[in-house]
Amino acid sequence: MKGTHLGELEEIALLVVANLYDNAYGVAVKLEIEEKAGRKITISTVHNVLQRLQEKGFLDSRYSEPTKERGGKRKLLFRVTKAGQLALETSRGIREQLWNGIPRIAFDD
Amino acid sequence: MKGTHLGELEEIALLVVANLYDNAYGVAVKLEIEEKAGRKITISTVHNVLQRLQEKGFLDSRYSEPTKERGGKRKLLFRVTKAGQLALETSRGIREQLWNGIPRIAFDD
DNA sequence: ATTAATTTCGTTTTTGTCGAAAATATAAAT
DNA sequence: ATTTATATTTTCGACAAAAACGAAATTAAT
Repeated sequence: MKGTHLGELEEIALLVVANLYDNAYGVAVKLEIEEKAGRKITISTVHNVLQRLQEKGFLDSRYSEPTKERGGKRKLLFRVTKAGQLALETSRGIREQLWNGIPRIAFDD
Repeated sequence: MKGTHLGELEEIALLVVANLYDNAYGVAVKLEIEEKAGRKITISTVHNVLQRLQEKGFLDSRYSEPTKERGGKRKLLFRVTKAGQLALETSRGIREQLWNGIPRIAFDD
Protein backbone atom coordinates (compact mmCIF):
# COMPACT_ATOMS: atom_id res chain seq x y z
CA MET A 1 0.00 0.00 0.00
CA LYS A 2 1.17 3.53 -0.63
CA GLY A 3 2.48 5.98 1.92
CA THR A 4 0.08 8.22 3.71
CA HIS A 5 1.89 11.29 5.02
CA LEU A 6 4.55 13.73 3.83
CA GLY A 7 8.16 12.62 4.09
CA GLU A 8 10.79 15.11 5.17
CA LEU A 9 12.13 15.84 1.70
CA GLU A 10 8.65 15.67 0.23
CA GLU A 11 7.52 18.47 2.49
CA ILE A 12 10.48 20.68 1.64
CA ALA A 13 10.06 20.04 -2.06
CA LEU A 14 6.38 20.90 -1.87
CA LEU A 15 7.14 24.17 -0.13
CA VAL A 16 9.80 24.96 -2.70
CA VAL A 17 7.42 24.35 -5.57
CA ALA A 18 5.01 26.79 -3.95
CA ASN A 19 7.84 29.30 -3.58
CA LEU A 20 8.84 29.04 -7.22
CA TYR A 21 5.24 29.37 -8.29
CA ASP A 22 5.39 29.43 -12.12
CA ASN A 23 8.97 28.31 -12.54
CA ALA A 24 8.93 25.11 -10.55
CA TYR A 25 10.81 22.56 -12.63
CA GLY A 26 13.57 20.09 -11.71
CA VAL A 27 16.68 22.24 -11.86
CA ALA A 28 15.10 25.27 -10.23
CA VAL A 29 13.74 23.12 -7.41
CA LYS A 30 17.15 21.57 -6.90
CA LEU A 31 18.85 24.96 -6.62
CA GLU A 32 16.19 26.31 -4.30
CA ILE A 33 16.41 23.32 -1.98
CA GLU A 34 20.17 23.65 -1.85
CA GLU A 35 19.99 27.33 -1.07
CA LYS A 36 17.09 27.48 1.36
CA ALA A 37 17.68 24.17 3.12
CA GLY A 38 21.48 24.40 3.00
CA ARG A 39 21.91 20.92 1.70
CA LYS A 40 23.36 19.25 -1.37
CA ILE A 41 21.06 17.15 -3.47
CA THR A 42 21.26 15.62 -6.93
CA ILE A 43 18.87 16.33 -9.74
CA SER A 44 17.80 12.69 -9.81
CA THR A 45 16.71 12.86 -6.23
CA VAL A 46 14.66 15.95 -6.98
CA HIS A 47 12.89 14.39 -9.93
CA ASN A 48 12.29 11.30 -7.89
CA VAL A 49 10.55 13.20 -5.11
CA LEU A 50 8.57 15.40 -7.49
CA GLN A 51 7.25 12.36 -9.25
CA ARG A 52 6.30 10.72 -5.99
CA LEU A 53 4.45 13.85 -4.89
CA GLN A 54 2.53 13.87 -8.12
CA GLU A 55 1.57 10.21 -7.71
CA LYS A 56 0.25 11.09 -4.26
CA GLY A 57 -1.82 13.88 -5.72
CA PHE A 58 0.04 16.73 -4.01
CA LEU A 59 1.46 18.11 -7.23
CA ASP A 60 0.35 18.26 -10.81
CA SER A 61 2.45 19.09 -13.85
CA ARG A 62 2.44 20.34 -17.42
CA TYR A 63 5.10 20.78 -20.07
CA SER A 64 6.30 24.24 -21.05
CA GLU A 65 7.31 25.22 -24.57
CA PRO A 66 10.99 24.74 -25.39
CA THR A 67 13.06 27.86 -24.77
CA LYS A 68 15.33 29.46 -27.34
CA GLU A 69 18.52 28.80 -25.44
CA ARG A 70 20.96 26.16 -26.42
CA GLY A 71 19.72 22.82 -25.12
CA GLY A 72 16.58 24.53 -23.88
CA LYS A 73 14.21 21.65 -24.11
CA ARG A 74 10.73 21.79 -22.69
CA LYS A 75 10.44 21.88 -18.90
CA LEU A 76 8.11 19.85 -16.75
CA LEU A 77 6.48 22.50 -14.57
CA PHE A 78 4.89 21.59 -11.27
CA ARG A 79 2.34 23.26 -9.08
CA VAL A 80 0.88 22.43 -5.70
CA THR A 81 -2.63 20.99 -5.70
CA LYS A 82 -5.32 21.75 -3.18
CA ALA A 83 -4.57 18.40 -1.54
CA GLY A 84 -0.91 19.37 -1.41
CA GLN A 85 -1.70 22.66 0.24
CA LEU A 86 -3.85 20.89 2.81
CA ALA A 87 -1.13 18.34 3.54
CA LEU A 88 1.35 21.16 4.14
CA GLU A 89 -0.99 23.00 6.46
CA THR A 90 -1.80 19.88 8.43
CA SER A 91 1.84 19.09 8.85
CA ARG A 92 2.60 22.60 10.01
CA GLY A 93 -0.27 22.57 12.47
CA ILE A 94 0.92 19.40 14.12
CA ARG A 95 4.43 20.70 14.61
CA GLU A 96 3.19 24.03 15.88
CA GLN A 97 1.13 22.29 18.51
CA LEU A 98 4.09 20.17 19.54
CA TRP A 99 6.40 23.16 19.80
CA ASN A 100 3.87 24.97 21.98
CA GLY A 101 3.66 22.01 24.33
CA ILE A 102 7.34 21.89 25.19
CA PRO A 103 8.00 22.92 28.81
CA ARG A 104 10.78 25.47 29.26
CA ILE A 105 12.72 23.10 31.44
CA ALA A 106 12.94 20.50 28.68
CA PHE A 107 15.59 22.52 26.86
CA ASP A 108 17.62 23.81 29.78
CA ASP A 109 21.14 22.53 29.49
CA MET B 1 28.14 7.90 5.92
CA LYS B 2 25.15 7.86 8.22
CA GLY B 3 22.03 9.96 7.87
CA THR B 4 22.49 13.61 8.54
CA HIS B 5 19.08 15.23 8.91
CA LEU B 6 15.84 14.48 10.71
CA GLY B 7 13.31 12.20 9.07
CA GLU B 8 9.64 13.05 9.31
CA LEU B 9 8.83 10.61 12.10
CA GLU B 10 12.14 11.30 13.78
CA GLU B 11 11.27 14.95 14.07
CA ILE B 12 7.83 14.28 15.51
CA ALA B 13 9.25 11.78 17.98
CA LEU B 14 11.90 14.25 19.07
CA LEU B 15 9.30 16.93 19.67
CA VAL B 16 7.15 14.48 21.60
CA VAL B 17 10.05 13.50 23.84
CA ALA B 18 10.56 17.18 24.60
CA ASN B 19 6.85 17.52 25.36
CA LEU B 20 6.83 14.60 27.76
CA TYR B 21 9.94 15.89 29.48
CA ASP B 22 10.51 13.48 32.39
CA ASN B 23 8.11 10.76 31.32
CA ALA B 24 9.35 10.11 27.81
CA TYR B 25 9.42 6.35 27.42
CA GLY B 26 8.14 4.08 24.66
CA VAL B 27 4.47 3.72 25.50
CA ALA B 28 3.99 7.37 26.47
CA VAL B 29 5.66 8.49 23.25
CA LYS B 30 3.44 6.18 21.25
CA LEU B 31 0.26 7.55 22.84
CA GLU B 32 1.38 11.15 22.44
CA ILE B 33 2.22 10.67 18.77
CA GLU B 34 -1.15 9.09 18.16
CA GLU B 35 -2.98 11.88 19.94
CA LYS B 36 -1.07 14.91 18.74
CA ALA B 37 -0.27 13.74 15.24
CA GLY B 38 -3.56 11.90 14.74
CA ARG B 39 -1.91 8.78 13.46
CA LYS B 40 -1.73 5.14 14.44
CA ILE B 41 1.67 3.69 15.15
CA THR B 42 2.94 0.53 16.82
CA ILE B 43 5.16 0.39 19.84
CA SER B 44 7.88 -1.35 17.82
CA THR B 45 8.01 1.56 15.43
CA VAL B 46 8.38 3.97 18.30
CA HIS B 47 11.19 2.07 19.93
CA ASN B 48 12.90 1.77 16.60
CA VAL B 49 12.86 5.49 15.93
CA LEU B 50 13.87 6.36 19.48
CA GLN B 51 16.86 4.09 19.22
CA ARG B 52 17.88 5.58 15.89
CA LEU B 53 17.63 9.08 17.32
CA GLN B 54 19.87 8.04 20.15
CA GLU B 55 22.44 6.59 17.76
CA LYS B 56 22.42 9.91 15.92
CA GLY B 57 23.09 11.72 19.16
CA PHE B 58 19.75 13.56 19.30
CA LEU B 59 18.50 11.66 22.33
CA ASP B 60 20.05 10.05 25.36
CA SER B 61 18.46 7.64 27.79
CA ARG B 62 18.51 6.15 31.27
CA TYR B 63 16.54 3.45 33.05
CA SER B 64 13.98 4.31 35.73
CA GLU B 65 13.27 2.21 38.79
CA PRO B 66 10.52 -0.39 38.41
CA THR B 67 7.09 0.90 39.52
CA LYS B 68 4.81 -0.84 41.97
CA GLU B 69 2.04 -1.53 39.50
CA ARG B 70 1.42 -4.92 38.07
CA GLY B 71 3.91 -5.54 35.29
CA GLY B 72 5.59 -2.24 36.06
CA LYS B 73 9.09 -3.00 34.89
CA ARG B 74 11.72 -0.33 34.55
CA LYS B 75 11.24 2.22 31.79
CA LEU B 76 13.83 3.49 29.38
CA LEU B 77 13.48 7.25 29.69
CA PHE B 78 14.68 9.54 26.92
CA ARG B 79 15.58 13.18 26.81
CA VAL B 80 16.56 15.50 24.00
CA THR B 81 20.24 16.38 23.76
CA LYS B 82 21.64 19.76 22.85
CA ALA B 83 22.33 18.42 19.36
CA GLY B 84 18.73 17.26 19.17
CA GLN B 85 17.45 20.67 20.17
CA LEU B 86 19.63 22.29 17.53
CA ALA B 87 18.43 19.89 14.86
CA LEU B 88 14.83 20.71 15.72
CA GLU B 89 15.43 24.44 15.61
CA THR B 90 17.26 24.26 12.31
CA SER B 91 14.49 22.24 10.80
CA ARG B 92 11.88 24.67 12.00
CA GLY B 93 13.83 27.66 10.72
CA ILE B 94 14.08 26.24 7.23
CA ARG B 95 10.36 25.59 6.99
CA GLU B 96 9.53 28.98 8.42
CA GLN B 97 11.62 30.65 5.74
CA LEU B 98 9.97 28.58 3.04
CA TRP B 99 6.47 29.39 4.26
CA ASN B 100 7.30 33.08 4.26
CA GLY B 101 8.51 32.90 0.68
CA ILE B 102 5.29 31.55 -0.80
CA PRO B 103 3.57 34.12 -3.02
CA ARG B 104 -0.15 34.62 -2.30
CA ILE B 105 -1.03 33.58 -5.79
CA ALA B 106 0.57 30.16 -5.39
CA PHE B 107 -2.34 28.94 -3.29
CA ASP B 108 -5.24 30.62 -5.08
CA ASP B 109 -7.56 27.98 -6.45
C1' DA C 1 28.36 16.09 -35.42
C1' DT C 2 28.76 18.50 -30.95
C1' DT C 3 27.29 20.44 -26.96
C1' DA C 4 23.80 21.99 -23.54
C1' DA C 5 19.55 21.51 -20.63
C1' DT C 6 16.47 18.56 -19.03
C1' DT C 7 14.11 14.27 -17.79
C1' DT C 8 14.03 9.11 -17.19
C1' DC C 9 15.96 4.58 -15.51
C1' DG C 10 18.05 1.21 -12.42
C1' DT C 11 20.09 0.53 -8.08
C1' DT C 12 21.47 1.23 -3.21
C1' DT C 13 21.08 3.29 1.50
C1' DT C 14 18.27 5.21 5.06
C1' DT C 15 13.91 5.71 7.26
C1' DG C 16 9.48 3.92 8.57
C1' DT C 17 6.71 -0.01 9.80
C1' DC C 18 5.15 -4.16 11.90
C1' DG C 19 4.58 -8.91 14.36
C1' DA C 20 6.47 -11.77 17.48
C1' DA C 21 9.66 -12.94 21.16
C1' DA C 22 12.06 -11.86 25.38
C1' DA C 23 12.50 -9.72 29.82
C1' DT C 24 10.73 -8.24 34.26
C1' DA C 25 7.41 -6.95 37.32
C1' DT C 26 2.94 -7.94 40.24
C1' DA C 27 -0.99 -10.99 41.33
C1' DA C 28 -3.28 -15.38 41.94
C1' DA C 29 -3.49 -20.17 42.75
C1' DT C 30 -2.23 -24.35 44.63
C1' DA D 1 6.27 -20.30 49.55
C1' DT D 2 6.54 -22.11 45.14
C1' DT D 3 4.42 -22.13 40.95
C1' DT D 4 1.39 -20.19 37.41
C1' DA D 5 -0.80 -16.50 35.25
C1' DT D 6 -1.04 -11.89 33.60
C1' DA D 7 0.58 -7.04 32.75
C1' DT D 8 4.09 -3.68 31.08
C1' DT D 9 7.84 -2.80 28.66
C1' DT D 10 11.81 -3.50 25.60
C1' DT D 11 14.37 -6.22 21.98
C1' DC D 12 14.71 -8.78 17.61
C1' DG D 13 14.18 -9.90 12.78
C1' DA D 14 11.98 -8.91 8.60
C1' DC D 15 9.96 -6.01 5.00
C1' DA D 16 8.03 -1.59 2.67
C1' DA D 17 8.48 3.22 1.57
C1' DA D 18 11.27 7.29 1.02
C1' DA D 19 15.66 9.38 -0.11
C1' DA D 20 19.70 9.44 -2.74
C1' DC D 21 22.91 8.64 -6.64
C1' DG D 22 25.21 7.68 -11.28
C1' DA D 23 24.38 6.94 -15.76
C1' DA D 24 21.45 6.80 -19.86
C1' DA D 25 18.08 8.82 -22.80
C1' DT D 26 15.78 12.84 -24.87
C1' DT D 27 15.50 17.17 -27.25
C1' DA D 28 16.98 21.55 -28.28
C1' DA D 29 20.47 24.98 -30.30
C1' DT D 30 25.21 25.48 -32.38
